Amino acid sequence: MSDLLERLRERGWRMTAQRRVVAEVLDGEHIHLTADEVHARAVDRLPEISRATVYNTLGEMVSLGEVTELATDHRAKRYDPNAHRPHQHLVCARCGTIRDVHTSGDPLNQLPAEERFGFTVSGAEITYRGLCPDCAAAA
Amino acid sequence: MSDLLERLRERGWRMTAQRRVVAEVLDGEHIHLTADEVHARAVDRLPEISRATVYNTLGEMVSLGEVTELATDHRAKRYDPNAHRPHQHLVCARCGTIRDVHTSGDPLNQLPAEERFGFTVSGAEITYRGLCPDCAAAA
DNA sequence: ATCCTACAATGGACATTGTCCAAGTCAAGT
DNA sequence: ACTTGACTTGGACAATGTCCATTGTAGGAT
Repeated sequence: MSDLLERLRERGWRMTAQRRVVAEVLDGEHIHLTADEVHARAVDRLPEISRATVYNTLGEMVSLGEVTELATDHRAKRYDPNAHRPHQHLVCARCGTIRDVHTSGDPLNQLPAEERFGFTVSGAEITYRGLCPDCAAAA
Repeated sequence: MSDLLERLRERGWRMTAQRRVVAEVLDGEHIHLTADEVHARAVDRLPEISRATVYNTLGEMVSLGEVTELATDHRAKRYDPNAHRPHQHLVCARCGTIRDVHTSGDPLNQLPAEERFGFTVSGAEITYRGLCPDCAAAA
């Protein structure tokens, strides 16, 4: 079953067919879909689901901290359901494939106090860029 | 004068009034404007400059490696003229202010070989998030 | 089991950001 | 000063995202 769905239900989220489908589409590892990709897959299971509902639902999941929004170079934001475990992203500059990766230390430690400009720093996102094996071979 | 403009001229870039204005608008430290903000400021100096030209010009500067595109959470891409010196970004989650910051080590070293999935990794961008002093005081 | 009601879904208009193209203009070399 | 290829223009179009009035429904109350 869906871990994501389970967590949402436990928070007292009102469950609807639409929300269930969105959660199911998102569930898994190395999932980084755009909102319209989520919508396309949701329509396969529930043809009458609207785009607005998908956008709303994704936004709520983000607010609840169950899904992370990520902005790579590409136009549309992508949604990552793997929010419960901290991780970073590795993006192929050519084909756009994204992998979840784990760094060996906490990136926050790399930012010295004198570089913080008085900010209260609470998090760091790293996007590693390179070529995936297939694209490196093709180049 | 403009360092950016100087570097572009040295590369044999054909100089026009429009390109000069765009380069001047972008020049400086901690500059992270969206394309439309660049356009608005450019119009102040050269009223007939078109949006298409600003977009084209920014795109060319990015291709030449003189300007970096950056995608925070906000909708529009921002343009950073400080491409000659490697740096990361610190963003206020509340007001959106962006500061250039420098990390104490190379982020690439934090990504172990077994987390690279066979990719040829060539770069890393870090976005630190937190609250700027003003917003922290207001909260 | 049925009813209520607050919350959710719908769909279509609208907003923002970015791209494309055909026609006109101009920088820079001859 | 000419010429030419590169640059600029403005407007249409595309992609992504937001808003809102209306309709539908999940889940508790009866």
